Amino acid sequence: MKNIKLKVARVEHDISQEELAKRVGVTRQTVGMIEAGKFNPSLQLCVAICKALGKTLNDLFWEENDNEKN
Amino acid sequence: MKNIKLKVARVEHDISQEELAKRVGVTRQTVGMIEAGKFNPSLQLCVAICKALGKTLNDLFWEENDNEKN
DNA sequence: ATTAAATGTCAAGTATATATTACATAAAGA
DNA sequence: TCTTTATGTAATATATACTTGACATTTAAT
Repeated sequence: MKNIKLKVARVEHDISQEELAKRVGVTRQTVGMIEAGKFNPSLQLCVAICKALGKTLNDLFWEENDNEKN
Repeated sequence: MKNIKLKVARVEHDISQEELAKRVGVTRQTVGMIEAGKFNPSLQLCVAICKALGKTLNDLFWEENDNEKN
């Protein structure tokens, strides 16, 4: 499932996937895949992304309604 | 870094590491290592643990670690 | 004192997150 | 047009999360 909240937070900061990737120490492909919902990042990476974007885990990675299927 | 909040939440539910592990679909070793802070779980596993314990990601896995003065 | 449940840990294996490299497309600007 | 920037995707490689199985120690109850 795509992570729209992450993409919105990144666009609010007006940075590219590549720039975010550099700031958190991964490749742009990794950031792209996370936004695309194509895999399951580690907690540390989620936390690094949150801090880079001034958000919390709940802001970007917590789904109140859990009907997750993929 | 040990995850005390996770351990406390589990103990509040009065379940063992093994029981929590069973409920979230991993082994007790994995739960033990996460509580001991010896590795970096996946987001999906963190979410599963939170739901099993009635907590959120911020409750169990977010550190408000900006050094605050008072 | 003895038993059983809970936990710590270790070695070796498997699954998968993430890297690397590369190619492709679309949008924006000059 | 031509160039640059941003993004999607794929194949292969590597690092590490997680499993399996075992053994030891602690903790709680009898």
